[in-house]
Amino acid sequence: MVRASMSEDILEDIFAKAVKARIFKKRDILSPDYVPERLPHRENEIRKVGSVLAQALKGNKPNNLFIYGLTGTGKTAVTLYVLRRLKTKALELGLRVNYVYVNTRQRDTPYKVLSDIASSIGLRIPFTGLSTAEVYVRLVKALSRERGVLIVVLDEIDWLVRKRGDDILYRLTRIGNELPGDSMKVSIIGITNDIRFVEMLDARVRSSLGEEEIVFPPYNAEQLNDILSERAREAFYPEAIKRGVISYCAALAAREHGDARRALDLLRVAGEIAEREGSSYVDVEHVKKAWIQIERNRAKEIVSSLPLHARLVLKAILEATKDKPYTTTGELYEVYTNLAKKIGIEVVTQRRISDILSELDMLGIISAQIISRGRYGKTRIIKLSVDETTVVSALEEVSREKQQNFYHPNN
DNA sequence: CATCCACAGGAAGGACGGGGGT
DNA sequence: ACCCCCGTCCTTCCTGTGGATG
Repeated sequence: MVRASMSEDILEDIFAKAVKARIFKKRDILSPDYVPERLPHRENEIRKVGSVLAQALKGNKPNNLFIYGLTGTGKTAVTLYVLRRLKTKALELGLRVNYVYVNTRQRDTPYKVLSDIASSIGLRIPFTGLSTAEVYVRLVKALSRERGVLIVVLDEIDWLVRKRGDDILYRLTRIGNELPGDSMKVSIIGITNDIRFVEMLDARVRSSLGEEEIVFPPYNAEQLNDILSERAREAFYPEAIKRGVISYCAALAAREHGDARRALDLLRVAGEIAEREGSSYVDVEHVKKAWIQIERNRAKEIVSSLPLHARLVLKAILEATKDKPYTTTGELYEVYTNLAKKIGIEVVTQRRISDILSELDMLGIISAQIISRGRYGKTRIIKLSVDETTVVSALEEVSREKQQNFYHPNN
């Protein structure tokens, strides 16, 4: 009896809050993959991308295009926006212009990239089992049967190259040479936020991919403000946003090198938190909570994707930096070894730890800067780049889920 | 100014699990 | 049923290197 009425009360409460909450008018507007109708402060970039791709409307192969810019500077949004418009226009003119978007951070092997391209022209590739060469052959065959223009967007292309080299880029940029003249033409758009990325490329790939180059500058706080205001107007009810919330989000994101994606996430999550709390508006406190929650989620996601020893290394870093600002590779390896021994896990080699450290660095959860201490050798300066408690709770949570309870070996 | 430390990171390969084509 | 391929995690062996120190 008592229990039943309690749970009714709990639900009653949740329902009441949900009904009362009048925060989001259209939450999707703030979702990370939403491409808005207008992209403030990116007019120049739209113009540039547009003028490169417009060639497709004459049935020509547009030049390959290379886009640089830090995260959240609108590279992906602008590219997709232009491509969408281009496709519509082509349709009006009765031309075949298609595009594929591949995020090579998620689709991080040549095989997956090729299979994504293939599926965009209706060629199904099994998700494993074939050799990459075989997939390539099938793709070429399929392309030679098609007409028109295909634009391949490779987002975060630096990840692919770092992990797998530039071989498929070489192949993709030359794919036209293997096709008969009247078949589908393939253009590549490479997007990266790593300026040094070009150095990793073979000279031939570099010149071919960089036929056109566009650099996206970061947004400043004022521009972020405009972007957020515009989206907020569509996403929220008019009274739902307290004064100062938008500019606070903009300021936080501007501090993180003008990352508009971060700013939009912040606003969306703040709204969600406010809604959950049954508040009828979003205020700065919600934004602060949102910031913490986003950090937590990000850390949790990263940590749970990590192999066992990488998590151990993270734990070891936590331990090794307890009483000092940073640790070094050799020192860390010792801490790690002790930790592993205590739990009864075989250690991996220092070579492997070296790779794990690079991975953790790339994921942004630690910073591992290589320095030389002269006579005392070269090493990495290793420190956490996320809040310590965030990492601790992520590790605890994940080790509970995976039932590998190395975090508290004593219980 | 050469030396030499303490590593970085490339190359090749292997074990293993998940999946092909024929 | 057979043999093949791929990605992941790891090993072994190796060459390369920035700069304080002798």
